[in-house]
Amino acid sequence: MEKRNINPQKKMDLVIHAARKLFVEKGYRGVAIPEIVKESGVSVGAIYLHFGNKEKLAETVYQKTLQQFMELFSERLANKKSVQEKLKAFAELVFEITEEDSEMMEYMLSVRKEIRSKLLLPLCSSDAFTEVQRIIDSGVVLGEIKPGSNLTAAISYTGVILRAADLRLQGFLKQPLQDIADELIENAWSSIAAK
Amino acid sequence: MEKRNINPQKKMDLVIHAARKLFVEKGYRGVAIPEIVKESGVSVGAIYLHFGNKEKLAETVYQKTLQQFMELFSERLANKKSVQEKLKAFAELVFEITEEDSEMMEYMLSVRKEIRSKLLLPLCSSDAFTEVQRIIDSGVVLGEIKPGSNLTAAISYTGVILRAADLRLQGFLKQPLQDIADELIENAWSSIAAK
DNA sequence: GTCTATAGCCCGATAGAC
DNA sequence: GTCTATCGGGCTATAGAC
Repeated sequence: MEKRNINPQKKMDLVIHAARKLFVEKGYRGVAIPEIVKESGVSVGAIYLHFGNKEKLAETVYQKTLQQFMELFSERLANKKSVQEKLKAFAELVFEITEEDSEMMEYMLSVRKEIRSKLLLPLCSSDAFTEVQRIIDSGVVLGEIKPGSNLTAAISYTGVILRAADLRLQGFLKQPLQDIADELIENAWSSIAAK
Repeated sequence: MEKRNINPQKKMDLVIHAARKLFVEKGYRGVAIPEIVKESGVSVGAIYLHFGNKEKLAETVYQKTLQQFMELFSERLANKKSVQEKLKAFAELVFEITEEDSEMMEYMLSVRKEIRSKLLLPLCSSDAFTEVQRIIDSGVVLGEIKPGSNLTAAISYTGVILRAADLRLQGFLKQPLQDIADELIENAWSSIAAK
C-alpha cells in the first residue's frame, strides 16, 4: 500500500486506529510494530518519525480516545436539564458506543497500566468521569439524589452501566444493550435516587 | 535460593503465586520466565517440567484463583438464608479480598483474553458469577427482587460492587472499602429490590 | 518525508550434565 | 527431578538510500 501522497495527519490517524484495534485484541505488549504497519499501511520509519516510540504511540491512542469520548459526552449534555436526564445521557452514550464502535468501548474498558507512563491516567480519573461526579454532586445538593458519600453514588451509577457494557463486549449478553437499556438505567438510578 | 529439598507441590505454589503477582503488574506478555524464576526461586527447568509452557502456567494461575474464590464464596453462603443476605455475603467477600489480598482481586478484575486459550473464560461466566445469577433468579421467584430481566439484575448488583473494588485498587478511593461498604451494599440492593 | 534493511537485544523453550 | 547454558526467532529502534 503506497501512502506517499496523502495528508500526513490522515496517515497518523490510520496508525492510531490500527494500533487501538490491535491493542484491544492482544494488549500493548502483544502488538508488534510490523503488525501496525501491515494493518495501517504506513511504514515503520513514518511511525517512528511521528510518534518517537511505541510507548508514545500508545499514549496518543489513549489521549485521543478519551478526548473523543469527552466531546461526544459534552454534546449530549448540552440540552439536558435535570440530573437524571444528564446521567441517562451518559448511560445512553456508553451503550451506543458499545454497539456502534465496540472497539472504542472495549479499549476504554480494558486499557490498564501496562504502560508505566504518568501521562496514562486510569479511566476513572479522566475528564469524563469527573464530569459524572460533578453531575452527581449537584444532584445531591438539589435533593434528587440521596445524601451520603457522593463518590459512592458515582461508583454505583457508573458501575451498573459500565458492567453492562463490559458483559456485552465479552459476548455474555446476546441482545443489543438498547433492548435492556431502560431497565439498566432505571436500576442505576434506583441505586442512588432520593426516596 | 536453593529449593531442592522442599515439597514439589509447594514449589509450584510459589511459582503460581509469583506468576500471578507479576501478571497483575505487567500483564501476561510483559512477564518473562526469568523474572518468574527470580521472584519464585524456582529454576526454568523445573517450571517447564511441571507446567509445560508459559501459557499452561497462566491457565493454572487462572484456574487456581477462581477455585479459591469459589471456595471462599461457598463457605460464606452456607449459613445465609435470605436472598439479600446471600448477595451481601458476595459483596463483603469481594471487599475483604480487595483489602486483604489485593493482588488476587486485581488479578480477577484485570485478567483478560491476552491468552488465546479456550480454557480461560472471562470472569463473568465463572462458577462464582453463575452462582450469583442463581441467587438472583430465586430472589425474583420469591418476590424479593423486582421482576424483569434477571440478567439485568445480576449486572446491576455485581456492577456496583465490582466497580467499587476496581476504583479502590486503582487508588481512586483513599479509604478502605469497609468504610463505605454499608452504603454500597444498600445502593446495590436498591437497584434491584422489589418496591 | 518516507521507505527498506538490519543491528542489537531479549524471550521462550530445550538439551544435557548432575 | 533439578539445574545452567544456549539456540532460534521475533522484537524495537535506527541507519541510510531515495
